[in-house]
Amino acid sequence: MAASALNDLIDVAVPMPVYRTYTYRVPREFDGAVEIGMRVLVPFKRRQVTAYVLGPGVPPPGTITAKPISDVLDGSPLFPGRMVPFLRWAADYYLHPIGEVIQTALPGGLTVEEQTLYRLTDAGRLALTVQRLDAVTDRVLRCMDPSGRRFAHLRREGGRDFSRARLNAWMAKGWVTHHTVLRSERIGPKTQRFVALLPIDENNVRLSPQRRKLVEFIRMQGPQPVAALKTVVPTAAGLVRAMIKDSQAVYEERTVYRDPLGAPINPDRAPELTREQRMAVETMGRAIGRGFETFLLSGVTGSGKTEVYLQLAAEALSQGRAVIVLVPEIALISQMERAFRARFGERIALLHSGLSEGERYDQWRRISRGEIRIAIGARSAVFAPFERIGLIIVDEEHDDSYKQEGALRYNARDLAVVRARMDGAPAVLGSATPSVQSAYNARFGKYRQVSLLERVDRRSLPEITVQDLTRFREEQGIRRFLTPTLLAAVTATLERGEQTLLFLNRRGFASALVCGACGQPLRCDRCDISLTYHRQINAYLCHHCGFSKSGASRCNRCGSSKIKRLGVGTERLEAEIQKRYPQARIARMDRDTTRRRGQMVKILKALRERRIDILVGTQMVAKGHDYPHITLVGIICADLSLSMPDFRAGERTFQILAQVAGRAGRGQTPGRVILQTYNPGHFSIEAARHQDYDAFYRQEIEFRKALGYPPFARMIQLRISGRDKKRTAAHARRLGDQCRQLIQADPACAGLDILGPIEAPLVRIADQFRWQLLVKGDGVQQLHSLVRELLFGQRSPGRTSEVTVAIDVDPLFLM
DNA sequence: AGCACGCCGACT
DNA sequence: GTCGGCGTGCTC
Repeated sequence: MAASALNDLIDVAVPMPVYRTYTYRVPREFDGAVEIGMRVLVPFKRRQVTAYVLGPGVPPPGTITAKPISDVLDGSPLFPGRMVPFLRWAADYYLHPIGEVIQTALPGGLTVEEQTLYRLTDAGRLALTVQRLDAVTDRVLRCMDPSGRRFAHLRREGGRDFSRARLNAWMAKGWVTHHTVLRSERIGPKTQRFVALLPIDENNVRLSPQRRKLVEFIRMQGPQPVAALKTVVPTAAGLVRAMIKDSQAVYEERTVYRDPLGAPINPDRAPELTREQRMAVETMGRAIGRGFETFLLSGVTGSGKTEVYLQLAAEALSQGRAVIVLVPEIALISQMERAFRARFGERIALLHSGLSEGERYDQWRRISRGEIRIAIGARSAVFAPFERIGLIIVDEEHDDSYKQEGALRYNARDLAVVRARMDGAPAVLGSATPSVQSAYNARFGKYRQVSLLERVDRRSLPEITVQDLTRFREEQGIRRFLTPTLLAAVTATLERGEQTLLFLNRRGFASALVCGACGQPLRCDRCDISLTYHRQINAYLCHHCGFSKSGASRCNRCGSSKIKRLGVGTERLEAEIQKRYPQARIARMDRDTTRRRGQMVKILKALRERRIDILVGTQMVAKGHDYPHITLVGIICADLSLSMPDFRAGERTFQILAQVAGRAGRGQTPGRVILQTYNPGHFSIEAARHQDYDAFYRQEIEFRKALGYPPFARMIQLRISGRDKKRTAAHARRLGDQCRQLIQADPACAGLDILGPIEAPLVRIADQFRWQLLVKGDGVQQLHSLVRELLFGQRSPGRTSEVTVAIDVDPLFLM
């Protein structure tokens, strides 16, 4: 029996919108088989569902008796018991059901659930052909599949007029039957057939030279998959079959790990550090193994942060502890992965959404079984199931993509700090342009600041020229954005055989679409925002809900087919630049050109190999990639993110401009940046122009203080959305009233500020009307009290079928 | 979520 | 009178 096995009563969480945990009994037959971190199958309100074991249970109160679990779904824990407090903390902090937090943390596809499936009977099929049925009945019956359909699926098909009662009526008539199935997990360990040898009596059997070669190879290396044998003897497949027939070999099923790592990388050794790097490694390295501390590592682009990470990781590993490295996005993960593999070999797990479900499961398993001690990944890697963490690194900590915007809205950077605290390990947050929040924490001693001010190769930062776009307002079309200064610089760069990066934070061809006859802008049918014309697919697209209509569409109001396509996106910029420089090799990097797996890496590779002269791209190009040969960066319009109705617009603008400007001149030649803007005097743009983080921070922090925004206040946003305009508004107002009453009545909520409810800046997205309510306060305690009371209190407005309320703790986007 | 219970309006 | 709409409550 395993030492940590649980018997008798256990405490479990179910992946459902329930906020508490439940107690179950482990029957005799499972004695010794249940441990914390495993999944079990349990009866839960007359269904069988997956549950996660969190620890020993206590007898339920009153007359309730603990039900026995039905099955144990894992042979070893998916996460260590030491992680349970962390998972509970995340659930409490983000006001999210604990079971769903765990489901979000685990690799997908592991949920076993019993479900009821409905399918058509012969009588139903007959009714469908001979009877005249109403539209809803007809539609829903027709969508039923012989294998069965879930109720939710039928509802989606039937719309609002469909109901469970109607389904019951059909079942009474004998048109539809139902059956329950246990839908099992989609993924699990992968097995592969290995060829193993049987004892061969060498005296009696003469092996052919080819067979002998295989036998010797397997004797040396152990059992092998057929594919591996083919590298020794090309005809191995046939030989193996014959050897099996002759009882010389057998197949063996073995569990193997799917390998997301590509070809091996040449190992490197730690290089000589600069004085600054050495000091940084010493300061932070000393903290490893000595308890929790958070460091803000602010280092300009090219200052060698990655090397610092590598040496800190080596220190943690040498103490027998694990390392988590968070990186904001997949293309950057592969850069980080290369650096880590060159230093530490294959002892690395990768966790990100680019992996297949099976690969993710295997990576996860290698960590949970203690076979690996380094994990590199996107935000979900903060949940990597390590037992003893020695160091957590968050690279590009300012990046918004650490914020997950799904059902569970968590910030991986913030969770990384919490997890480090719980494991008594240091957290290192790295960035060239730290978030205002982190910089504030560093200034007030909550984080320790470590700076890298010099570039590794001592080159100076690029020279930045500002172009005032207001002077070109009268120009026609694209000439308003391609100023003579910029064009001259592009020409000169091309002539020198160097590379140019043109940054425009807007994809598509034309972003302002207006009817030439009546002046009506072209808007999405389902959202309240304007469409963008995409020339490549000749369609108008909505960037918020994915709605599209043909490029031949007419004006919604007057029916005219004369739609004027104004405004510039990256697609048009690319076309215009190509027109002007027909010889130049131009590529574009935005969501449209990198949607397919591997496309982005392909572009980056072509750039590195100098097969591209000019790269046009959205903010994607600003994110920390190495561009060794780019000497000119053109920022087409610096103001796009400035006009957002959001308190972080200035911060985001500064970050993206400073980051993209930092892309210039990383190689041997110094860089030049041309920054075009309608607001040359705006402090975010001024600060970015001088690459002066402190100047930016000083102004921004004053603004935050004056308006009471973070880091001077904590916020929780409630997002209210629904299909019905009036009901959504009414529900939002009711919530607002409720909040105000609570603040008056409940001392636990005193001192909070309620903003709104107001209509969201994007009033309607995908046919959902959107409202928002912002709760502000000094401490997170009162905020939590208020929202808990709102959710669980007896005066709560409760749930309605029409309107949904999403909770966003520490919102980053107020749109 | 998903399912049962229970309470009001419009139909045989 | 009841059928069936939906708000409400609960899941060890």
